[in-house]
Amino acid sequence: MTTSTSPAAKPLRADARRNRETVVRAARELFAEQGVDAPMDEVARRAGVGAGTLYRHFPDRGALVLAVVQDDWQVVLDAEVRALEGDGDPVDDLDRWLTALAFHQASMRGLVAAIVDCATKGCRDDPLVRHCATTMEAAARLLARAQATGRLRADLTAPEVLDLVNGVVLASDRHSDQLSQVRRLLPIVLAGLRG
Amino acid sequence: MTTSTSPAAKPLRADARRNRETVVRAARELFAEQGVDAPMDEVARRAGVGAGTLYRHFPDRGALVLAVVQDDWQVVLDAEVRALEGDGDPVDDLDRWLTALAFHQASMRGLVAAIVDCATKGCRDDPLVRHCATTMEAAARLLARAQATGRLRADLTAPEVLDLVNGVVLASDRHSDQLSQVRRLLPIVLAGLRG
DNA sequence: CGGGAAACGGAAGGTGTCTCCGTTTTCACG
DNA sequence: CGTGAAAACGGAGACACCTTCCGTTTCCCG
Repeated sequence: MTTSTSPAAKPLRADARRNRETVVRAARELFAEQGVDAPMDEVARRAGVGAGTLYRHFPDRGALVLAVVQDDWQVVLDAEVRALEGDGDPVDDLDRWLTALAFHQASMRGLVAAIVDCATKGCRDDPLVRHCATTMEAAARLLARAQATGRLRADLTAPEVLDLVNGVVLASDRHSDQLSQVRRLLPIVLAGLRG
Repeated sequence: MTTSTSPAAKPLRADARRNRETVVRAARELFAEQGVDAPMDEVARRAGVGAGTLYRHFPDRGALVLAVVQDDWQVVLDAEVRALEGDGDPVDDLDRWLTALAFHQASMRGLVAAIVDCATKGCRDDPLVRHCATTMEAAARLLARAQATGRLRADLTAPEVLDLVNGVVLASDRHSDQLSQVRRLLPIVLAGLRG
């Protein structure tokens, strides 16, 4: 369904489930307004729960951020599968997918930064780190397919390409309209990938 | 109002000048070790002064960061003048200068991020903001000169180009070896500038 | 129901930023 | 030399945010 983090999802008590959802809703709202750096206390306050409750459900900011963006992120990941199955031009597919990823990452101020620094701290079994790994694998597949056409630099690696996309989003983060800045900068980087 | 860049720098008292220098030295050392996000208190402690003294000399982290990197930054700015006066290939000159700028920005972890967010908050007469403006003008001149050759996308603006460079450095910031990551990613972006 | 487990909330402890103000140091001038 | 006003000092403390801990409340199964 919506949020199935682990294969064996233990059944939460009714009040717990309700609170969890309330918190995610409040966080989504607040993050959209103020960016994902908004105070955790404020999330709790807005959700009408105590700080303890917040932290029991989401041990750190990364976990909360993931819960908030997971569904949208998954949509991007699914798009990769469709691209692989389709018969579109591999280079165009890569461009389109990276663009979709960048737009997703630019949907909330501070999102990429939060993801990156949670990913650098987090251990390998952290859900967010796993999502990053999955994204990396998707990128690697699309990249390999695009490189096979010979129209892309052959020496590029998936981490490099994703770093470049991250960079564009990071650099756009402070602009009042992140999205249009990404729309402007990303094509330049994508052109660079062709060497 | 004590800025080394102001035209009429009023003479500091002997102890004040001594402390200021001690603080900058301590900050340079600490920032090199831990990145520019190192606690201000720790800078003060290491310099052997009170927090009050630190903040009197440098009202915010941005001011301190500027004091620490100013000289190196100036070297980059001076390089632009030499490039303009020389008869090198304009596109190569631009590449080289942007590379020098990026390397400078990657010299300390967190430097670009600190500069960017101080620049977004700071008022127009903030010394750091002025340095950014000067850098922008330098970039604009080199860019215009390079565009005149017709070998660069004609629609690029200086803010966009600098944002792209910033992005590369930002994306490299978390890597253990920022410099080699910049060395790897930047040429890709520079290639993109030629469209 | 009733009791044990699950979940709750908010107070308290930790860290970092920045300010305020009583005290100390400098230095220009008599 | 003094000496006193202005400049500079330092560190305590107010504030903001993060996170943990634990006494209390709520759920739900038998």
